[in-house]
Amino acid sequence: MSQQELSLSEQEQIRREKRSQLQEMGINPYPPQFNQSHYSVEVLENPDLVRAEESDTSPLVSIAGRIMARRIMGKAAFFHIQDSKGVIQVYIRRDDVGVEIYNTVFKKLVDIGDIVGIRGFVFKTRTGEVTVHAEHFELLTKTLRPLPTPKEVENEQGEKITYDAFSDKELRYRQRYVDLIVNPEVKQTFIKRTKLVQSMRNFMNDHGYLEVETPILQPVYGGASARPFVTHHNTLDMDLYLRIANELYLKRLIVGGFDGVYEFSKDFRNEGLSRFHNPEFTQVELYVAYKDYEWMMAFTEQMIEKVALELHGSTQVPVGKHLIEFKAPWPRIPMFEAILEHTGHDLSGKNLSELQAIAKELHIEIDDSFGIGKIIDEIFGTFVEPKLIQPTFITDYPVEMSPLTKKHRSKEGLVERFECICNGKEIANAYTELNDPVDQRERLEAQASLRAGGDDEAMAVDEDFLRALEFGMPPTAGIGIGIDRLSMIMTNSESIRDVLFFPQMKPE
RNA sequence: GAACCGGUAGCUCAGUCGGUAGAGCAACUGCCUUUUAAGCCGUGGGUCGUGGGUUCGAGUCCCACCCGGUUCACCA
Repeated sequence: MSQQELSLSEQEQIRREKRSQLQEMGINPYPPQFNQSHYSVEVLENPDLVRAEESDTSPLVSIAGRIMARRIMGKAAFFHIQDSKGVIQVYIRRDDVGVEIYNTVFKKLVDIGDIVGIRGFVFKTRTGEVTVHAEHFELLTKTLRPLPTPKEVENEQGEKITYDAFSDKELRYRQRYVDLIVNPEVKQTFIKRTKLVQSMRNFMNDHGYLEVETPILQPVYGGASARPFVTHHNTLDMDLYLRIANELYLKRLIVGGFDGVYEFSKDFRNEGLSRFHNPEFTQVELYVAYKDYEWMMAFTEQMIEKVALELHGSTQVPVGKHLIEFKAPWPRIPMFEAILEHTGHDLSGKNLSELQAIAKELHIEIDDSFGIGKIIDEIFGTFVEPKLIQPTFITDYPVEMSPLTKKHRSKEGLVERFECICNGKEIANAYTELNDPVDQRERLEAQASLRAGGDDEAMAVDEDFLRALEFGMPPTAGIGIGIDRLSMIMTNSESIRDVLFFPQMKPE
């Protein structure tokens, strides 16, 4: 016996024996294919298929799916099978399918969780449930592990009550395949996520922007403040970084003459995990030539309004205790005004020591390494961000926080940047892009000296990126939108793990 | 990294004051030809997260560790 067989549960051993018995009977427990004529919902929604009397002639239907529940009553039985679209009941009788198929195969050797194919006619039971009366029954896949078996029932108020739900979050994340089988709302969440991406892609394509792909393995990482993952290329014998952002490559493409480019990209940041953070996450970055951040705000609110409409049929989306209204336009509030409103302190024009004093007064913990930008960010993150539930553009950030952003056209010390805050969290970050190569070099070199001073999240100097800017990048607006976080909002999910099929877990 | 909560049968969970390990569903036997958390009779199934300690005796008390969840810190 192998190690695995020794550790099998009783139920797993029994299922393996059933598999062998089927093979001994000459029945392949894993046949190669089955011809479906209908999905479950197509049968349920088509009254023309239903036979009022058995003598009627309506077309036979062939359906396939996984057995989710079974009620055997001697020589006849009901069971439910679940396919990719839903669940439907099947009625099977010994006298219709034969003694061997019914008594031996169906009753003894088939279990809940097995995948089967059915052919039969459609009728309504006494209680009115549309059901397929099987004339042919075929095992399509023998299952070797017992499926968790939640039961759902409607009470007198029509509310659904679930018994024995598969609810262990760790198991649900680790065995997402099981979660998807037994918790139907999980599938809906991921379908919504895909629709969200499709909706954004269509919106950008309709504007004529080009979807592109740029390197994930990068010799110099940049475009964000974050610690990277490091890997190694053997033949070149060089370390490479998994990208933390794709900004610098997309801007090279604007230099190259594309007017609008976007990429849905997995980015990787070697930082902590939380219900808002996974080491790999998805954002879409978009860069559009000859536009500025004002234009990008209008574009963003229109795009996300459309996403909400396509996902919910409404611009209003329920999230937790709130109803979030995505109808454009959204409020635009300069960062210092927002801080003034929520703390009573006007930070504009304040120097480092004045900011340290205000931080102390507000009980914000800071240390000597914090620069002007970081202190302001802390105050904003503590007192303003959590209060912004409805989508809001916060504009005009301090230059210290934004090494890739063009200086504000009229406000000293600020840059033309906005973040979109929704449900108390940043979901997008955008700039009028810095395209002055001299200014850009100075700012990256300032970052590099922070880095030399021990700030391992500060950016490196990317000489090739600077060379590209020296060839001239037109005025450009750019944005990054967090797909996972937007998905959380649009699916009313509390954790990023609920919108990732396979969230990062510790090893089993 | 810290705090709190949790880990008992395949699933969901009980387990009192420390005294032979429990239920429902699932599985197995049998009955049952329109059931629907189907029903009825019976049966099997446990490294009580892991390791140590206290005790005549530990699922229960103590210590350490592992795993998870939540909150906090860092971050998007």
